[in-house]
Amino acid sequence: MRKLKLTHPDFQDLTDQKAAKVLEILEATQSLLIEEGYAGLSMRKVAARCNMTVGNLTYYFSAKQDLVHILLDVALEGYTDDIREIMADTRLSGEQQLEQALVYIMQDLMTRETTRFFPELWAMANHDPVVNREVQDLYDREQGLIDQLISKVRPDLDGEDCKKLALYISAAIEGHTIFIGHEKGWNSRSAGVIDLAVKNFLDLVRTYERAP
Amino acid sequence: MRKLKLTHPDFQDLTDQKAAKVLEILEATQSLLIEEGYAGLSMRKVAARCNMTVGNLTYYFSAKQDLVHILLDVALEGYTDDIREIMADTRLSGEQQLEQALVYIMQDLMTRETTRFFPELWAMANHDPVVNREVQDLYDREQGLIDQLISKVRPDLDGEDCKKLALYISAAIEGHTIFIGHEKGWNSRSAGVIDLAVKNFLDLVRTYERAP
Amino acid sequence: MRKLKLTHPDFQDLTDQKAAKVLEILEATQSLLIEEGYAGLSMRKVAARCNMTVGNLTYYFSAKQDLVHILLDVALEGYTDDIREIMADTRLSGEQQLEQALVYIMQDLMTRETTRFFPELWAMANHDPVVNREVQDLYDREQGLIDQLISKVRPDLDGEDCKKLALYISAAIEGHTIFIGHEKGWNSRSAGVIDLAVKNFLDLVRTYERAP
Amino acid sequence: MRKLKLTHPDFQDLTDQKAAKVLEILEATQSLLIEEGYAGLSMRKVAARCNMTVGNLTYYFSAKQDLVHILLDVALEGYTDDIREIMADTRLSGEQQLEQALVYIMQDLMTRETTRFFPELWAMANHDPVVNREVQDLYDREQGLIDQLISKVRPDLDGEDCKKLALYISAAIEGHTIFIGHEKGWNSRSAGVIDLAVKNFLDLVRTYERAP
DNA sequence: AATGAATGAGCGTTCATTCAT
DNA sequence: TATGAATGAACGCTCATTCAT
Repeated sequence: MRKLKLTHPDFQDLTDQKAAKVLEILEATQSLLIEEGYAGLSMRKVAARCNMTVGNLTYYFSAKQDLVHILLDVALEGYTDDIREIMADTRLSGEQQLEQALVYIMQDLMTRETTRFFPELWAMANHDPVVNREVQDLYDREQGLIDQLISKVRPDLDGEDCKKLALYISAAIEGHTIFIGHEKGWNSRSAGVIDLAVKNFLDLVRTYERAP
Repeated sequence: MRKLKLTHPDFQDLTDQKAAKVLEILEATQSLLIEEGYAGLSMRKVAARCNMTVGNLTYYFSAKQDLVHILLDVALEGYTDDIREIMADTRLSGEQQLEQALVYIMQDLMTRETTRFFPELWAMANHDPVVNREVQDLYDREQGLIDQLISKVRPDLDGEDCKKLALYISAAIEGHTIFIGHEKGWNSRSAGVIDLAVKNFLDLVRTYERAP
Repeated sequence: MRKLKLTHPDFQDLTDQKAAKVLEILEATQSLLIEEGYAGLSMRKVAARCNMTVGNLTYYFSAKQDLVHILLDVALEGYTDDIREIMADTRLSGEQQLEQALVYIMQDLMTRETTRFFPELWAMANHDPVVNREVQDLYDREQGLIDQLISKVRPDLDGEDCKKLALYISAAIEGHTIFIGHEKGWNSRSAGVIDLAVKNFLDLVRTYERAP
Repeated sequence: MRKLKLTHPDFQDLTDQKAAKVLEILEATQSLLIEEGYAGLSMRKVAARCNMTVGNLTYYFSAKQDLVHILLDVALEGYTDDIREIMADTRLSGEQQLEQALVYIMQDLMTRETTRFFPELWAMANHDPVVNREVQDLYDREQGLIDQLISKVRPDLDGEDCKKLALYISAAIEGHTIFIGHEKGWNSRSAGVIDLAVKNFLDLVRTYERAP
């Protein structure tokens, strides 16, 4: 997972000092979410972790929901930037770009933060429409990029096929979070599975027969 | 998802009346978990949904954790039974069994209950070792069955390869929960993705080249 | 402390079986009182310790207060019997009887049971008139016996003086519970203090000058 | 018993308003402890007695145990100050100081607060190590002072003998709490007993023969 | 910006007691 | 005698939120 950054326009007018505070709060929130889950997250704990009073925390984020929603905004915002960088690397062929992007995503999901943060989001998305929107947006972006890469590799495929492939690949990757993620107990086989998965995705893209 | 059944030996000595009550409580717990998530689950809400007092609920389940753990025990217990039935159907070839099993799992994950229940479990597993154990056990069983089916289709592969394939396929399937699951917004493409996925899995199993 | 015995007339009509149950319950109650204090005593814990259901416990003792009051009745009933035995020993002089009685009481108060049980009673006596009555009765009996022994040693003293001496000696002894009692940390000096105290009591009785 | 005072350094930084609130809470706690015993003490009752909500009470004392421990801290802190004052009175001889100190302690124990508060502490000390520590500390201080006074009267005695005498006297005094304390029913004889006791203590100190 | 104080609801849990069977 | 089931109150505690300063 990337470190949090306040690149969103909403935060541009903030003084540096305030921005730093906001960032500290969001980071505390995220780590609490990772460590204790949404059920264990509270304004008090966030405040304590920032050496603030609860009263002051509500000055920055007037409600718990705001805090969570804005955290997701910020955390998921730049999430696809690394993939974009790979796609911008002109030294790589389309296929190489696709491969590197897939490997990148799979490896990221093995970090402790991602392994624990994302399942939390998936669960929250089921009970909070705003979270659901944020998460769907993220995956829309991710699949959009994979879609582009597939188009590059297989210019003969139509849009719908590319989207379907991108969705499948994206889903298949994310599913590994709960199996080969950090401290998930399947670790010994993890490396082999990543190879297997990526190879399978590339084969699939290469050999996919478009509907006649 | 299957309906809850008290087949576990722990519950065999219960009178019918008590078993019915226990089942009612577990069902209420599960639906609350599905509707409001773990953070929104409370003994009081469970009791209310069962038209009980809180005091009486604790007579049946003395602690919230017990209630949750036993629910998972019961809910996940018979979860692979349907796959076993498919595997026991001698009219089907190994490949047909594998195909039907994979289709079955993918279709189950599109039901509202599964779509919402499992991400909740994944999140809980990150913060509760007992839940983690239960979830891992479930997937161990599922992958064990897929492993067996792969072995039937590809008797030439060694155990490690089969396990790796089973893990990949299982992960790839589960990942779809958050994309093509109930009310996930990707529904129009869902049917096509299931076809794509299952076809890909079967191709992969058929063509997988064992390490030389 | 003596073991509990159901010598009280109230319990004479009980069948042996019932008497045994009652005794078991009272013993469980006493040990819980000793281990956890009145605040930690509950019908449930008593029942659990007797492998009974709560319902059945209330068949024997319909209310918690009854249980406690009857326990005290039984526990304190025979409490002065050992002193009576010393007083009945005709081989001993009056002074020897007094000395042995005092030593006996002081040593008893160093047992774990007494050290913990009696302060609990003193506290309860402050909030429960029935307990207060029982405790006062016990000490009336104890002081009555000490009174008698003093009279034997000092037949020249009048009743009021003997009572006063008995009260002082009884109080002085009991006070040691919280200092030289079991696990009280003053243990190294305890033996010496008992000697000092008993010697002081005997001197006091011997040399006490009656009011002119 | 002395009135509660927040002389402890922990409370020096409090605003007057907050200190008053804290004091009010501690006083309510103490009187509840005196009236209803530890088993009858609850955060709710304390809050009610202070016209506060429970939530606000926990703002001042985050846990019941804290409340109780701090109460003891505060209540027992200045407990030996009056004895120190007597000891500082240079117009009195050592023997007079000793006598006045002993009389002071015995008379204090006849006040309602002391009669009821201390047995409660003795009982609590048996089930709570922190309370045990606080109570032992108090008596260590008390006995230390008596020890000093005895040394003054009997400079020929060695330290161990003085300590033993102090322990005996302290224990003998405290024991009277449950007999001549407030509303204890032995009241008619109480005055006489105090005289008897104090006279006995002084005689004992004067005539104690040091080990040869 | 920040604190301190307060509210009121809700939580999981324990409990004495009751009562039909 | 004994069990199992239920009630309703109370408990210690945590919390999101509010607001005057």
